[in-house]
Amino acid sequence: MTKHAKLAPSACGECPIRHRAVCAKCNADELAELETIKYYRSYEAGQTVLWAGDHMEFVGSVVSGVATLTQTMEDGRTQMVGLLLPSDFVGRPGRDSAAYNVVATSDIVMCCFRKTPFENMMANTPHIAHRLLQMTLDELDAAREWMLVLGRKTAREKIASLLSIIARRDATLGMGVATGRVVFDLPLTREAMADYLGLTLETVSRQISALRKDGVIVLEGKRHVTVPDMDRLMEEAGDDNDGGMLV
Amino acid sequence: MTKHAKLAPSACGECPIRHRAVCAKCNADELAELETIKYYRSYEAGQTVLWAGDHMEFVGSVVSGVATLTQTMEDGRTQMVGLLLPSDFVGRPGRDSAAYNVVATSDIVMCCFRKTPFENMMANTPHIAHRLLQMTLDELDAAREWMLVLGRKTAREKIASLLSIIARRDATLGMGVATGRVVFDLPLTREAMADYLGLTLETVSRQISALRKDGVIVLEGKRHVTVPDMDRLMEEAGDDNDGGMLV
DNA sequence: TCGAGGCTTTGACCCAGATCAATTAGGACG
DNA sequence: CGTCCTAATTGATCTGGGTCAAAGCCTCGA
Repeated sequence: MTKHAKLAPSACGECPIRHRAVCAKCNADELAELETIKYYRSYEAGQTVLWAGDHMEFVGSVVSGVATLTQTMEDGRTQMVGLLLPSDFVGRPGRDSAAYNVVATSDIVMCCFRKTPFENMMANTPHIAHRLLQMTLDELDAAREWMLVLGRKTAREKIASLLSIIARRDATLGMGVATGRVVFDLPLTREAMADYLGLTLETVSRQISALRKDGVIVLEGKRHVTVPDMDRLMEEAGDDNDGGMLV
Repeated sequence: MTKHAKLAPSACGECPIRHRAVCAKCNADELAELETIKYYRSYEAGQTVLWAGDHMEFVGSVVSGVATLTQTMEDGRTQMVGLLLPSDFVGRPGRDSAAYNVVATSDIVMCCFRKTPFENMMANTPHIAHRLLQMTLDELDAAREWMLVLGRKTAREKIASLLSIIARRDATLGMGVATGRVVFDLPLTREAMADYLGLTLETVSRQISALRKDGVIVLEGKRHVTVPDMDRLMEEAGDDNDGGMLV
């Protein structure tokens, strides 16, 4: 290990995802109870956090870094089915083996809760159950949005869609709305982008080059992206210009 | 209207989806409370139940028949993002406009709950919230399964996947496990199947013909399907032979 | 019995994206 | 400062599924 993973927050009070994760609605007492069943784990970029089928002894939240949820066929074809960003929840209460592979894409820190105590707590703590329902409904919406991308968009539109999703998310984190000029780093390799979009990595590369040539994006290095005009990007994504934001 | 929609059940006690819908875990008191805010509506095949963006004054369950959830781009490309079968839930508590089009594929009966009272009830009735969480998690799993189909499977595998999902569901309703010979009716037109699978209707038609020619399925008319060997079908779908069943 | 209109099937041809194959660009490390 | 190694780009070619077009098949209504 050449780099040190970011330090885990010492207590929930200082946690960067305090107000977005499963625990967002918990009061001080509930938080104190959560503290007794939680622990932090770090994974390096590239490490597999969970294999599909593995027994899970915890559920938890991504605190920092990026992880992916992927599904694989016997012949090796793989499809990403979720992109896990800080505050996203991993694991399904009530199920004891992982349904998908979870892989750290960057160095990540996870806040883990021992599974059984967490399940018990969920039964008695509506704040947790309710927040989890909200988050799951949001993920379901995201998954459905993604089904349109996978099923009906062209390669160029797919890339533009992915870029605009990442750009929008980054902007949301910074509490701004994504308009005009937006700058961000891609949290994924070309191959991971291909797995997300149901494309090959060559096609991803070609389409990114094409978008660059057409001035829709500006690249510095392979990961650092500038979007001069967010509206233009969304147009390329084939979304109506309200950004498809729900709620 | 030439056919009469199936009669709605008179009371929850006789409801065919009593033990599978959002209300599955409710006790007699809770059911009584639900009865005060519920009403039935029927729609004919082809009718649109909700337009994306419409204000929703209810949430509810499909009691009988089949409906679809679809998303459409400005140029008309459409992708189905959900197939609603009896006991499935429609609507998102906390959101007041529909995110997707809901269209009746056959004549359907819906059990509707007035939205605001239902939301209030959810806040006080863990049985409902918990069941809804379970159902949403199941739908999320189904959506992710579907992302693999859309992103990585060939046209032939897509058709086989859809057929095996329908066959499996039909078998589950009849409380059996889908093995060996299975017989069912397709609840979808070729076009709807295409929208589900991210294909054109011509490709759907061609692949169905091919599967028929190869003896994977037997057709009587356009809708009635016999699968002589379920394992063979699952092989064609590219699933490992455990059927990908989770939990 | 006949026709109209909606599905569905089938054929011919084409193209977006896959596949195969080099080549290049960046680090990390001796 | 070269040299490995991995990620990314780019080119050449192939093909699965789309597109366009024409029948075929049912059902319903007159």
